[in-house]
Amino acid sequence: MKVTREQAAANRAAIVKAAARLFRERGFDGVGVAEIMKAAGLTHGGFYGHFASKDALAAEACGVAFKDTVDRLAGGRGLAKGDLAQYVDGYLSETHRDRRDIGCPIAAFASDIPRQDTGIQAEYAQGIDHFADTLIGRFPSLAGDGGDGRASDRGKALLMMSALVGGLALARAAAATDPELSTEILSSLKAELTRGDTAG
Amino acid sequence: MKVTREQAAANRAAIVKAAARLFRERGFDGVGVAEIMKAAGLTHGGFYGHFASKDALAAEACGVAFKDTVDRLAGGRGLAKGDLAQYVDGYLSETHRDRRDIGCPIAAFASDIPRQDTGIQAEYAQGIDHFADTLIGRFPSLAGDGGDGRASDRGKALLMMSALVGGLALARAAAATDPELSTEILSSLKAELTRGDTAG
DNA sequence: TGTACATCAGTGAACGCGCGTTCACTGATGTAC
DNA sequence: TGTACATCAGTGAACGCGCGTTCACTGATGTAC
Repeated sequence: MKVTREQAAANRAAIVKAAARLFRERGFDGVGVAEIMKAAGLTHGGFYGHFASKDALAAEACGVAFKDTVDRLAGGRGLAKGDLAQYVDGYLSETHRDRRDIGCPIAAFASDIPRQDTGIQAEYAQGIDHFADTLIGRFPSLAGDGGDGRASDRGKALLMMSALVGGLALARAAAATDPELSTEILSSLKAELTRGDTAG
Repeated sequence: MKVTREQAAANRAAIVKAAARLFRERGFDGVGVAEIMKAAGLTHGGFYGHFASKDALAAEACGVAFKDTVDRLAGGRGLAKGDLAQYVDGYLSETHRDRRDIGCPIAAFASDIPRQDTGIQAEYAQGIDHFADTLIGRFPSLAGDGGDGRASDRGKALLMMSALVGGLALARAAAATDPELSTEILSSLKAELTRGDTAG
């Protein structure tokens, strides 16, 4: 039964939001259209009035998940400007490990992406590019050691991103069957990555 | 039609081998039992004579993929002993990026693992633990800078593993839609990770 | 060594299920007058 | 402002498909004598 234009727009946004959460928690193939619609308070039949396909929604949900994550990083949620160590501690926290549904989409989807639709891949690639640039802008301590200039900043940011994403993914993978290994990964990486960066 | 005991054992091994390849290429949920059996030269009906379930095969295939990878690392396929830089170059090569089917299972499965059967998770956790130890044993340059002792070795190995796995996964994710970003990730990481380690 | 038969690895049809997607329908919205 | 009607967001049943798994059957293996 028809609904206000604003309500329809709100419903659409609710679908994307629910998808961004559920896909991160259970993967693109682990959640069905019907479940997403139910989580948004709707029935599955109306889905194709809003999206061309499940893949189209997935691409959009991926973009929204990236936006949330990058905004939080750029916005600085209580981080002292330039405090990279504090960001690393949060990224590699047990809370972030245990809450995939609201966590970083880079780690949530990493190994899935090559097997997904091109639209999703494009959204993801743009997301990691933007994430790296945001890291550079936010944390001056990622600047090159010597006078290498911008290129080195970018290299350090890509290394930091890879280590964070890889470490979180591994900690998550080990969490259920080897919790000690999982916490060891988080602790060791925090120690290694914040060495000498405590002061920003 | 019944078959020699040796032939049956060979068939079983062929199934696991095909699964180790196909699962790495397309993910656990991206390949069906029938396709694996076909790749092993059999029909799907005989599958449950060899394995209790698809998940049981997946766990075993995961173990085999790890064994191949760790053996190659430990065996040292032409690597000068202690030449970490050479190993990093190979791990972050475009060849490794483009051949998921015969590549490192850590990168191939990383973000899938938390959503898989416990048997698979256990195999994976054991695999990364073993991989880290093998890295330490193989590359003396991973030893702690100062006199931190073993704990620091392990921390450095875990950081190296996370950066390699994360970097490869990101390069793979970007490969199709942003090939320049993909090669940038590989190149930058190689430069950052081999800085000062060229001599082992 | 040779024969008779129980075993069992492999075959291919079939089952049940969940999924992405389609569609006829409903009834509130929002527009034309 | 009020009425009449076309629009269209949302509903729920249905479709087709592929999947993991089961099962009756086949015929070569391998054992008992």
